Amino acid sequence: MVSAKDILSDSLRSSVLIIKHKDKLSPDYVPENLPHREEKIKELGFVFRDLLAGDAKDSERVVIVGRTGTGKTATVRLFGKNFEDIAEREYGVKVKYVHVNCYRHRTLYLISQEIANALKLPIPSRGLSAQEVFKMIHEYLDRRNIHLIVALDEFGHFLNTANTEEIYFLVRLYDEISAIIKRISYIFIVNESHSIYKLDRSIRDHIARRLIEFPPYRSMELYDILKYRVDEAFNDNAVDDEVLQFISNTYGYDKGGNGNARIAIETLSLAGEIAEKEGSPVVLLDHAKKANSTINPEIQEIVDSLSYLDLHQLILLKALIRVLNKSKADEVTMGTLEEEYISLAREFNEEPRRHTQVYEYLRKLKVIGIINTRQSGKGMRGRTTLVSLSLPLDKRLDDYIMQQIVVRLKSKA
DNA sequence: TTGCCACACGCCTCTACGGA
DNA sequence: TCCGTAGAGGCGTGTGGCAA
Repeated sequence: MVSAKDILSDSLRSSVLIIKHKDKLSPDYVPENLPHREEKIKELGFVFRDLLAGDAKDSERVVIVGRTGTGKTATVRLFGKNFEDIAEREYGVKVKYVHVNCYRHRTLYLISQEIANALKLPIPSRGLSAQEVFKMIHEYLDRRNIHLIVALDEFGHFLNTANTEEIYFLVRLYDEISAIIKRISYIFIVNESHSIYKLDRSIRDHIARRLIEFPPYRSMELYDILKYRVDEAFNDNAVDDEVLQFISNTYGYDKGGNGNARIAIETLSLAGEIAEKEGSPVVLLDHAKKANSTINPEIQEIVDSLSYLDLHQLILLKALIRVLNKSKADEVTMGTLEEEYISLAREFNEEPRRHTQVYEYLRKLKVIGIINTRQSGKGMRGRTTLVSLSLPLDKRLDDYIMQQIVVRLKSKA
């Protein structure tokens, strides 16, 4: 009888590796070149060119608008890195670029801390207000004659959670801080321009002076992006051209897709993994089709956002799925969900959060788009909130939430 | 009148640092 | 070593809206 160890050993020995740099297919990877976003990088350079003059006294602001997967983050990161480098090397001007994700740092205080951390500026994590931290950052930049470009990614999340005073302070910093040289410039990254235009006019006019739109990718553009990533990440001739045609036609905006490059790259990566698992030296059309049927873009977006949730938000979401499954209904009342959440939290040996906090979690999950809520009306005693999932429940989504809960519990332990 | 819950508000605890 | 500081997060409670 063949042992399990022998089976594993054989499979490792016979396995074919066609992806040589898996990290280059990761959503966080920023390549040296971004096909079809060269013009956007030029536009950004045009906005910030005055900083290179050396005696620049004004700060700049620009809004980047585009759907998920249109290359906003990668483009801005690449621009920031190159701009820093060119400013120092070719113009002798010190420019520092800092990227802040407002999904993770959604308060003015956390944003100020993140900028200070990126500058390696020692700031006590407690005891100072965000406004004081910003003043310290400015003094630090003044002392070292540095211009700072802050990219505020997922800026819509900050706008949704911060109060008007905080937004006003961040955006109109130089109304609050007196400075001869305005050293802090902003790149605001949002998914839709609506989040900017619904703001108070005094804030909106200050932000939206310049706007750069990132349209969804067309099929031909996705093809070039995939081709570039194949050259970087795969062995030579390891991906059939039909695969690139198929994926780019599936997701290309002009072919009825969502124009999302991130999901196109993920499909390519998964197709590569399937080919490796099947022992094929080349990624074929059949592998791409299998990968495509596994990846549902809507669920993928939700899965991306799950990684930002904290443990109790995940438990609450799991409780919602469980109670929806039990009741076979489309929505549940706040009270029923809260009971299920308390019971599930205790199963995980976690002290359940109280009502106010649970209500706050629901509000956040709704903002993210994972759940829907509506007020009960006639036909129901009292007033309550009815909660439902914003997507049809998928087994993989349920499994993924469970995985995330286990990871958080392990990291706590 | 009662049951149910949203929401506001104030208080408490935690945290990490600086200073005595 | 202890205490003060101040923001963030969590919690309890009171009030009020709504429907049965």
